[in-house]
Amino acid sequence: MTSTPPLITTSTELSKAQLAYLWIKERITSGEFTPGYRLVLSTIATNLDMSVVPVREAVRRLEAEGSVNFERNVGASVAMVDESEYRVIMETLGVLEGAATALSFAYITDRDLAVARSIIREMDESLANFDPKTFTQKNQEFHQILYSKCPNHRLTELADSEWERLNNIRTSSFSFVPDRARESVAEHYQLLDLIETSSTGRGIEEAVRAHRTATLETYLTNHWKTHRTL
Amino acid sequence: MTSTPPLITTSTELSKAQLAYLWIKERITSGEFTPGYRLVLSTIATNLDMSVVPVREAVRRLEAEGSVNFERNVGASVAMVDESEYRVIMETLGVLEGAATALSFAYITDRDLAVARSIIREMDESLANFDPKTFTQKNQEFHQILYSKCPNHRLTELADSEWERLNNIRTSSFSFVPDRARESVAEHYQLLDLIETSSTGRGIEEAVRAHRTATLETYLTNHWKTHRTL
DNA sequence: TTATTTGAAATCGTATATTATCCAATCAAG
DNA sequence: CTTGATTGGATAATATACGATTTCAAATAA
Repeated sequence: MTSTPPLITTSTELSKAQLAYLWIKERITSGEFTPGYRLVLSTIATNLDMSVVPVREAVRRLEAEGSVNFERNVGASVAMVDESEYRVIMETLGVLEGAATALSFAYITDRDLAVARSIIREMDESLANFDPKTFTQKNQEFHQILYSKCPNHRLTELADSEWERLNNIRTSSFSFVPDRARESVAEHYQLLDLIETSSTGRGIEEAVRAHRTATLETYLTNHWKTHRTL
Repeated sequence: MTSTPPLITTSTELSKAQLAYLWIKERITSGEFTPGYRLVLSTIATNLDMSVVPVREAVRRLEAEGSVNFERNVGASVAMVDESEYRVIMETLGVLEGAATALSFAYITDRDLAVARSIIREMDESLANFDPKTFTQKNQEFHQILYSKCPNHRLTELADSEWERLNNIRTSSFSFVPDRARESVAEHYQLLDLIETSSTGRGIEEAVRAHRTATLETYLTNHWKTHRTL
């Protein structure tokens, strides 16, 4: 009588290619597949109990996103990310995020700001507990909320993808700097104040970019001259 | 004896997947495959005298770039681009191009500037001959030269990809506005002067972005209020 | 030491089978 | 007679297995 829902459990809901994509991606971000790791299609296919074609497609997709390098007739390997890449990503993120946040400005509601404030508080907590993982997570959430209302969807997409690249690096070679973290929280408060009080978006773009540049500078000084606190 | 060079002309130098990629892409940009056109894998495979697997890979790559949409178990179709997309792309391009050009500033040589000037002259010519096609081409070249020296390769990659998106739209629904073209050439000269005289990159970013915003504005006014010359 | 050869391993491409989606014709109900 | 649901067939994407081609490295010989 009632329209039969597919009781035969039509199956996976996810194509094998998507499955392989997620499987590989998870292993890259978790650090199990370190940069330079050779992704052999047949091996992965065997592990996932499928043929190589879906795996191949997954790998090509990851290549398009930049997480793996691919060489013709040779194969794929997890992309190398040295610290010069960190610089590149942070700089790019500053540009995109700054523009997106400024454009988002006109559409940000009081509710958004309230959420942002609660996130800062969570960051403060995780800082007190010395929990870099959630601190970093919340940091990303904070910024994404501020630019999420940007009417230019392309800008937000690009900013999101830069955040993702950043996450891939972080797991392997990110050193947490408590002093900078405290400073960062303070800048977040300032940024919210700026958004609440200002009438034009121009200053916001600069503030966001400066915020990003500052953490980049801290990272660089801490890596070249070992442990020189700002 | 001598190591046999592949006289049998081992083949294409290009993989079939790459071939299919270029083949489809060319047809999209040339306008033969209009937005919404259904890309049937088997048909394309037959036309190119190959199996569907390479075609599939090509289509997925085009999907990653945004020129085609893909629906699970249904197929691919050329991406729709309305004029709101034009706005999005131009705005994004302004942001990326502005930042990249400003960062490029310190590395631009006299030779680069000379080339840029010669390109402007070519634009002037094509404008006199009313040749919108080469005018647009040269315009792209001009801007790409100015930001090509940017040390942040990610920014230049993103800017390039936005230019490509723009080209996909142009062929289908771009109206050439001579008045704006003349103005654009003038702004190019001003931009070169700015680069030659200024010592910091800050003003350059704004100038490039303003230049892009101006052409966007012209387009919008010409499309909403039909034919109101600025 | 250097150049050539040989073989294993992995990708690239084809042919074929399976599965999902779409569309139109048929049938039942109002 | 019209409208809505159902079913069957056609079309196209998804996946598998197998053969062809390329690459890289180790072993051999000059």
